This record gives sequence, structure tokens and C-alpha cells, in this order.
Amino acid sequence: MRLTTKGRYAVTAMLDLAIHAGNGPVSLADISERQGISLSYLEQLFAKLRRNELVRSVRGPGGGYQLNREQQGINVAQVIDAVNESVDATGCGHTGSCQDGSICLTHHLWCDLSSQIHDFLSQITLADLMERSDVRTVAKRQDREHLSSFEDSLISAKVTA
Amino acid sequence: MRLTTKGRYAVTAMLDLAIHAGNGPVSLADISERQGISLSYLEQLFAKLRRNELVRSVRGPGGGYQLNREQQGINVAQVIDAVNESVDATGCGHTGSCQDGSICLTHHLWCDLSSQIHDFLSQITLADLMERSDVRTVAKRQDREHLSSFEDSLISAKVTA
DNA sequence: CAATAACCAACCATTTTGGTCAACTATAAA
DNA sequence: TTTATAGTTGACCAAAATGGTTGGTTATTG
Repeated sequence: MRLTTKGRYAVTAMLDLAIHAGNGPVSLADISERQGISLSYLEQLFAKLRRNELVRSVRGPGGGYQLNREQQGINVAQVIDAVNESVDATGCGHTGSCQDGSICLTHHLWCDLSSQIHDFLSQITLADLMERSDVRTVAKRQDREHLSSFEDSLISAKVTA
Repeated sequence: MRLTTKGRYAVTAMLDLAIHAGNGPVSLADISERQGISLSYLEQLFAKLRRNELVRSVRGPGGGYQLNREQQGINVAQVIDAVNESVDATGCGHTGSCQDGSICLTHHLWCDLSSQIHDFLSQITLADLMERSDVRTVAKRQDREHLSSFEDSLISAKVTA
């Protein structure tokens, strides 16, 4: 079972993407600044998210990433699976060859735990997370602290004019 | 969140200990052979289990480890906690300083997941596991394949006589 | 054409995992 | 009292995963 920063970063970034979906594509640079995740690491994660068809990309200036489905259609388990190869608590990947070809003493326990975790995470969609008051509070704070490149460009346009 | 072979090995070894509790202390050498876990790795794990007062040790010939409480009094979460420093899905150890001092966007999600997993594992005791048919089947197979040092010594005593 | 931003591949430092090895201590049996 | 057993401790190690960095290359817009 691996649930480390990789999976957490991916869910956080996807949630950031969902929250800021209003003004067209969201650049990884913006997510990087708001969420404190290195840009190049985000690139690696989004390559996998794109291969799993959870997001689509728009290249060039003003480009970025967009969700590939509605927020209700993406759940947390899918995001973690996409970057993590699966949320599996067994050591054998459910094959049952945990102890030299045979099943180990606790194999079924880890199978049960795996499905427990998967059920829990697959019932939570990005839309669910966005409605949570704690998420909204944190998102507001982050927006205050970091202007997006979109807002930045509005300001510099005003200054130039 | 870390649930790797370390936690799985610990639970497997504790279950082996519970199953073979009939003939006095169980040596790590026996557990090592039956469960296919290296002896020196088991030593490290049992040092932690002992510090957490889940097992007690008996030194010298015929010695080994014993459960420090009844099987109903030991649950899977306790065993994993003992060797793993906690089953925590947050990156900040529940402190809430996940993003430069403040809370990150998905902090509460990982808190929820952590308690979900902990609840699940803490409801399963060693006694529960011993009753499961799949566990009994695997245990019988292992006993057939590997004679314990106790039975070994009985046989060699018979041969000598 | 220049700026932007996704895409991609190679590389790297650190940490964790899953051990090994060697020495030492307590105890029970011969 | 010796000897074998078995826990205890600490140092060490190889391989893998984590969390990046560097240095590019496309594609798109203005």
C-alpha cells in the first residue's frame, strides 16, 4: 500500500484545477505557486493524469490543463490510481503469491483492507471536496496569497494602459 | 501513510505467535521458517513489539516470545502502530502544517481517511483472525511443511533413544 | 518571431525498505 | 561449569522509491 506525497500532491492539484476551472485552462505554474509543489514534479504527475484521461491539455500561451469530465465524474481513488499504480494493501498485487508461490497467512486481511480503502476514496468526488467548508477556507487563503498569472496579466495590462 | 511489508510482516508474525501459543514460548527461528521472514528482520520488529508491550520474551533454551495479553485484547491496528509509527495518511502527522506552516487543501480528507483505516483495523483482533477459515487453512499447510523446533527435538530425542 | 506553456528524457540526492553480520547477554540443561 | 540456545543490540548495506532538477523540444498565440 502506498499513499505518499505523490498521491496527495495529485489529489491536491486536481482539486486546485477544479476550483480554478472558471477562467479557462489552469497552468501548472499557477498550481505550483498556490499549492507549493515543484513545477517539474507536477509535470510528471500530469503526464500520468493525462494518460489516464482525467485531464486534457491546451498548449501555448494562455494554455494549461482542464478536467476531462465534470467534477462529479472524478473521484479521489481514480486520481491516486492514476499516479500510484493502485491503492493495494497486499504485497502480491492480489495475485496470492505472497509466500513462495502460495498465499501468506494474512493475505485475505490485506485484500479486505484494500477494498475498504478503495470504497471510501471512490465515493468522494472532486465536487464533494469543493463543497467542504474547510476546503473553501483554505482555497480563499491561497487565492489571496498568490495572484494567478491570469490576474497578474490583467494588472500589468492596466499598468501599461 | 505507510503500510508496507514491515507492518504486514508484524501482523503475520503476531498471528503465527497466537496460533502456536499452545506449547510455551515460540522462537523467532520457528516463525522465520514458517512465515518466510528473515530472522534478523523479525528481531527488529519484535524489539518494537516488546517496547509496545504487545509481547514478552523468555530468554535461553526453550525460550521465545509470548503474547502479553489475550488474543482478544490485541488488534491489528496496535501491531501496525507498534512497528510503523502510526497508520497516518496525512503528510504532516496531523499537525496541520502541511504547506509552509498552514493547512494544505486536502488536509481534512487525509485525516478522514486515516481514521477510516484505523477504525477498520482496530476492530479486528488476533482472535478474530484465528477463527477465519482461510487463516486456518494456510496455518495447517505451513505446519505440515515446517516442523517446529519443538517437534524436531522430540523426533531427534526419539532417534537418539 | 517571440513569448508561453505543455511535453519529454535524463539525471540525482535523500530516505525508506528489507535486510546482513558480528558481538554480547541471559538462561537452562547436561 | 560448560555448552547450546535464544534474545538483544548496533553497525552496516543494497536496492528501490521519492521528490525533485536540468535541459531541452514542440505547439500555439499575439
